[in-house]
Amino acid sequence: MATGENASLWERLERPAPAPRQALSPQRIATAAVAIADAEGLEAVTMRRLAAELSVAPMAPYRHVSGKDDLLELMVDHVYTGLTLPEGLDWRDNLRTLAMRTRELMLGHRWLAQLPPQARLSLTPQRMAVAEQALTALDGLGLDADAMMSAFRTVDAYVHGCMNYESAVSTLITEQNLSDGDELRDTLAPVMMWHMRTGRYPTFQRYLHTATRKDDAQWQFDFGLDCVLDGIATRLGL
Amino acid sequence: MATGENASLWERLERPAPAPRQALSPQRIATAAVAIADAEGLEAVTMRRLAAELSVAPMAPYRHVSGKDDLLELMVDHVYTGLTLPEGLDWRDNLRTLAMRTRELMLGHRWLAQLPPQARLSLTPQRMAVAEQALTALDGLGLDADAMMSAFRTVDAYVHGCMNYESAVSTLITEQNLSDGDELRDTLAPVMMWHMRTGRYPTFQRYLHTATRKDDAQWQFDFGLDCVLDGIATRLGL
DNA sequence: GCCTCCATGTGTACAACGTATTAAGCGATG
DNA sequence: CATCGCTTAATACGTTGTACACATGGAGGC
Repeated sequence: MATGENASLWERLERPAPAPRQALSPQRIATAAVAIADAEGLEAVTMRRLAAELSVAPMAPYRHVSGKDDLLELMVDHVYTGLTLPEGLDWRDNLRTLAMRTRELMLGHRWLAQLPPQARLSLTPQRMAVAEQALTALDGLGLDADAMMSAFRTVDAYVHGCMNYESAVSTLITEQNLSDGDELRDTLAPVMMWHMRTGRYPTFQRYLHTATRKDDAQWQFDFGLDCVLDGIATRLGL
Repeated sequence: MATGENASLWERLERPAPAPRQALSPQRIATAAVAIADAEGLEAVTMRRLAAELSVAPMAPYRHVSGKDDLLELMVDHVYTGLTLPEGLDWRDNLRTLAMRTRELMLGHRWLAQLPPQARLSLTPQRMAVAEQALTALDGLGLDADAMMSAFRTVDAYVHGCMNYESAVSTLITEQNLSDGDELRDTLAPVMMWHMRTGRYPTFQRYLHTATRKDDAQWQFDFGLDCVLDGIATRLGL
């Protein structure tokens, strides 16, 4: 196959650009698509809409991107650039800041936590780089390869699960033209009230009345993250 | 509004069925939709396809379900029925079995871990029941409401994150007509090889060569779950 | 027993989606 | 200056969610 035509997206992108004359480029496409998704959500990212945003015919982007799946991968890689770790931290602070920066990334791009299966698994260079950094942070502590990867994947799973929820909340808020979490609560109140009136969820009802940090997503994230890190330290004897 | 028309989906469903003559019912709709999603994935669940499966006109289900969002909620509630906890376990075994049964549920219905935002947040009766059970398991240990909910949400986030990944793998396998994880690895090998050949990910490469449990999803899930539970125990002084 | 009404299912229709296909434009090469 | 090949444009098809108007047939009042 040599440098053939069946190369992966990333392989193709790294080859020198065949000509600097083009108006369209993967970079421009990614930037535009990300802008749409950030402003109006993933479902607003349409091949036609994207083309319109780039002032170009609907089919034009297909020269650079083989389809919508490719586009999503490009978007993911695009926003993951710049997710790096500071030097000189121990493994725990490394995983911790990685998790927190991932959260910030996903708060800025809530569609990141709502990707379809193929994009969730996409092996983009920047995502590989993140995994590499995490593994490096866990290297040299006497752990075997499986333990290192498991620790990383545990943190990653927690962050994804948390942010999937958080981003769903945020999506719902903007989709229903609400201003904040309080208004969302008001919107959901009737259903919730009805559930409570069935009397089937007494403990939950007590929670609703006595809890004080129901809306503090940051606090909940930090709490869970500390739990995960504590557990990893215990399990791996760190 | 009395027993008015603006009632929520669940409120409407709990009112006595107005007539036993109908061919269509929320139950039948949910069962059919779940069957389609289980067999061919969420994207195969189409209002038209659903109607065809029920031998009914395309618009018929809309009498019982206000749209696709409602349909998804119905599906979620349908598969969550029967997710209950055994009696007489301590908090840790309770959360543990809850997590493991949720995993089994999501392995049987992989679309559950790929729901769009609205469905992810849907307050269905069965999901409320699960939350109620989890909170009950944490009740009476001297924890305040926020701590109880945080513990539950931490486990829930981990399970969702993990299963989101696992279900994406499984979806990819069936979508590409592969037989198992090994074939998926073969399919992904070229891209992975290319990434490795860039030499940018030395630690990751070492992992690829020395790890022995790369494909043992069950082991990875259990490991992470134990970490989470350990951490919760430590943090909450249990 | 008959008529009426309303919940239920049918049929048709539309805008928007992803993308296959085919034609047109333009830069660099000979 | 003619030609070739990569890039963009135009058109078109099948599928999606769902709005809307209509048909129908069993339950309740007379």
